[in-house]
Formats: sequence, structure tokens, C-alpha cells
Amino acid sequence: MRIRFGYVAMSTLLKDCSPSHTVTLGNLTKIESINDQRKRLATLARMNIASTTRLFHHNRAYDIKVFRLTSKLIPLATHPLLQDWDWPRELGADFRNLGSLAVRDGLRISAHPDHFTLLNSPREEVVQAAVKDLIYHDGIFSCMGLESAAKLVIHVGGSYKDKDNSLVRFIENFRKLPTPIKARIMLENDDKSYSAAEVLALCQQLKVPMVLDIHHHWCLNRVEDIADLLPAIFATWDEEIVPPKVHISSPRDDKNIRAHADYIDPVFLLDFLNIARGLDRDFDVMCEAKAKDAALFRLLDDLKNEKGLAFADQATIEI
DNA sequence: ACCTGTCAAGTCTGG
DNA sequence: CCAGACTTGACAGGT
Repeated sequence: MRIRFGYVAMSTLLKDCSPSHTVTLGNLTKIESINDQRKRLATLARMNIASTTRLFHHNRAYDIKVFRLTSKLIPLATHPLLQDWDWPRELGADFRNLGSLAVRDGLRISAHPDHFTLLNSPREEVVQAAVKDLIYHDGIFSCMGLESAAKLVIHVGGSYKDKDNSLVRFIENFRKLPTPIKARIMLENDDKSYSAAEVLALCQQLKVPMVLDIHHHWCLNRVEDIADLLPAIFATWDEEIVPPKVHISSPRDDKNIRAHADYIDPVFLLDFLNIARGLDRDFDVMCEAKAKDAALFRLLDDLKNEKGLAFADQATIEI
């Protein structure tokens, strides 16, 4: 049973390696010609792709096989004013090169459209923006040549004081999505509205894989025991070619339990490993800590001192 | 070189 | 009912 570890989007160790360079709309529109505006955007996107390329090399050097791309690779990509910018044409070759590196290295790639991507909003314009955002993310993966194993993790959304109808709206809007987008989506339990048991039921209904977030479950659960849910959560991955995925992070402090701490307390993971051990199934762990790769390396160091944990490589444990 | 406010997104709380 | 909190990394402009 192998457990691979990864981190999110950027490195706190590599210098001058932001994959999220951007520009504000106000500053962009100070550039007079539309053509020059797009040149500026493309330049920033290429800087971001170059940083991400460095991150891939960094990952390879440390055997890291699980990585989430930033959603900000292309500045203002989903902004209404840039609707008709054909960025895949301009940046396609750059993304293809980036994607071929990921494929060569066996790097599992994902992305996480942010909290404002809401498929279940009662406001039609919000749903439309969410669909646009999903299409943007899918476009990047497609340009990179990544199949549907490269997935997009999203939350169910808001509760809008009526969870039953909010769930119905999610189901309806999900079913309307283009098939290739549906094939990329995985759903995650959140820390305020939709618990692991609720998301699991939804995933089973829609035949979508579920990402379990251990920290969120700790913040919000309806007297659910994760040991009872885990076999079914992992089973949502049975038809996938990639193993189940779990998110881990630690609460920032007693006052801000939902916020993410800089580092990860290994206790959270060790408790989970004791539950998962019985299932004897490979899975991947995404570390969501403010210190990013530095937090991952510290967690791996902490795990090295645990009895019964052997390392298959620098970032994979074997039980 | 550093510091502070702003951006960009939508929901939800509280006054 | 609207202003502010929430979240995040980086820009933008000032010292």
C-alpha cells in the first residue's frame, strides 16, 4: 500500500518562482491598444508557465508525484473584458511543452477552481461564470495534453438557506455541463455547509469521485465517523485510473480553526493512516499548508521517525 | 527596499 | 439592507 504526497501550486523554497504573476484590470487598460494588452497578458502567462516548469523539475528532484496547478496561470483569463482572447492559440505550444514534462515525470496534476466557482448558485450569472471558469481550467489541461485523470476539485457551493434545493440545483447544473468537463470534476467536502457524508451521497448519485478533506471533516461533520465512510469514499474512485485523493491541513489556531496553519501536525495524518490501513489501497495525499513544499518536507521528515512507515522514495510511504 | 492598501471573486453575517 | 468579513498571493503606489 503506497501513499504519495504532494503540495499546492507554488514553492516557498524556490526564489522568484511565482506561477501566479498577474495584472490588475486598471493597469492593463492603461495600455491603449488591445493587441499590446494581450501581449502583456501572454508575457505574464509565459512567466507563469516558466515558473511552473521549474516547479516540475523541483518535484522530480524530490520524487513528488502529486501537484496542483495554480488557477492564475493566465491573468484575468475569465474576465468578461477578455472573452474573445483566443489564448489557446497564442499559448498552446507553451502549455504543450509543460504538459509533456508532467507526462514524462508521471506527475499527477489537478487544479482547484476557487470558492467563487459555484455551480449551485440561484443566480444565473454566477453559474455561467462558474461554467466559464471550469471551461478555462479544462482548456489548460487540454492544451497540456492531459487526459481526464487530471481533475478539477470543486465544492458543492452555498446552502442559500435551503440545502435541499441547493443540492437539486447542483445536480441539474452539473448534468448540463459538457461531458469532457464532467469527466474532470471531483467533489470535496467543505468546512461550513456540505459534510463528507452529504458529499459522498452526491458523488455516488452523480458517479463522480470524492476528495476527502480531513481538516474540513474535523471542522464540520454531522456525527459522522470517517472510518464508516472511507470504504465508500474510496470506492467512488473504482472506475478511475488514478488512486483516491485526500486533502490534509492543520487548523491555524484555537480561534481560527478553519484557516490553514503554516505546517501540518503529523497527528492528523497518523490518525487517518490508522483508519486507511485496513483498506489496503493506494492513495494520494495533498498537503494544503501555508508553507507549501516546506510544510510537505517537514511532514515527510516527521513521518520518517514513525515506526512501521517505510519510504518507497522521498515522497512516497509504503505500509 | 519595504510597507500598506487594493484587487478579484460570491456568500454570509452582523449591525 | 448594506457594509464588512472571509480568503489568497501579488500588484501598485507611496515612503
